[in-house]
Amino acid sequence: MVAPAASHSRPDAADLLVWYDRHRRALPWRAEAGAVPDPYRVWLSEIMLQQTTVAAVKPYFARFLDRFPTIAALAAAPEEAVMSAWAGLGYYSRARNLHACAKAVVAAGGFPDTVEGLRKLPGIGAYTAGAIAAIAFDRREAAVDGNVERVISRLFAIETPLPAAKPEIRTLAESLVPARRPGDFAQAVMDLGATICTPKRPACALCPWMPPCRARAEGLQETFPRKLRKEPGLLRKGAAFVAVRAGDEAILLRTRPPEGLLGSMAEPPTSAWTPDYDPARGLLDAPLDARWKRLPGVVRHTFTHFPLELTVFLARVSAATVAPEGMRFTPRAELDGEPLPGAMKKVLAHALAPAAPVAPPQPAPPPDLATPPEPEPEPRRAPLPKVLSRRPASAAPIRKGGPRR
DNA sequence: AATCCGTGGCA
DNA sequence: TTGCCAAGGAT
Repeated sequence: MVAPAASHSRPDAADLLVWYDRHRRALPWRAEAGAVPDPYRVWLSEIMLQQTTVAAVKPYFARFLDRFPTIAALAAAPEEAVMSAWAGLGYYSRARNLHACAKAVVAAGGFPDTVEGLRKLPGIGAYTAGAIAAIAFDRREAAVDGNVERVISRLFAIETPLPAAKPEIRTLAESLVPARRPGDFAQAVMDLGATICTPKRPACALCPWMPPCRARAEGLQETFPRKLRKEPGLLRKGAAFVAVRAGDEAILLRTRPPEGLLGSMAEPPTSAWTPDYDPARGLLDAPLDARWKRLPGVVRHTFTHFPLELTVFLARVSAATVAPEGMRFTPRAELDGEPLPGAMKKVLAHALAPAAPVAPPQPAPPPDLATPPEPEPEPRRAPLPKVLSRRPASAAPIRKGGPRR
């Protein structure tokens, strides 16, 4: 239900655009005020920004434009080059879809300029189609992302928790899009959500939409949007095998299947990852016969839906060793060219670290293969019960689903 | 409809 | 340390 607030005027797009003209962020993919946007840049940035922060995207965006100056260049590039350029950004299906999309757009002679056309392209869903249509082609379309959901849910004090509230939010969002400057409006709502209407401690005093905001009127702005928290996954365990070849110091790697977790990304061979994996059986899963040494400690990594612990085994093999079927030896100097996800960089850093220093602990740098972090021992903790997040203290808890198997 | 997909930053 | 979150999409 909606708060029976006093006389709230309807949010006016014009008020937001006035604010935007004064406070818009300068971003590498954003055209100058009044300039014609480049669909390639708009599209590339929108894909990268899916579930990813602006700060994380900036260096990748610059690198992509450098390596793939045009969509034609991107379409013509080998998939491996695209995956490598994407390595570290996460959600790797985005990179595969990006490449496929580039080929489709080039084959078609350019981007479609409608939501319906854009929506058919790989990697482009409802949000991205709306964003590109509005920003690049000035169509009167709404781009409903997490920012917009937060802004709208506060403006109208929507009590329905996400994701159930999505249709309601979209309808309201669409009703606010102005006939003129829909692209600026889409970016304005995102800027508002990113700088003013933030998840925590929103700066309501600076908000152009404070007067019509129902949540603010009740002082409950921080409690919206209502949301169900996802249950964390079970801890999975496994073993990773780092084979170093004498002579060129090459590392044994393989490429994961194109679908699923870390699809098309590179990794040292690993066992299956299961909750009951016993590292003591490690050698049974080794990719080749060698004098494997189990390294102390484990490598921990938390994916979106489960935490992972990998026990690392290391072996030096002779210069004559041939890579097993489906695998390859990559020289250490060429590791940067491999599409290694963060978890696997941690494994290599763990394996290639110099022997632990006798006395002083050293600071933990990011997983940089040149200056690898210390191994950390200790087992891991188990998941917690599901709960509703960000409810007002007075509200009754909401449960979702049943007990875990 | 609910799950599955990464990663880094930040209280 | 832990949980939360950031311009979602595909199945």
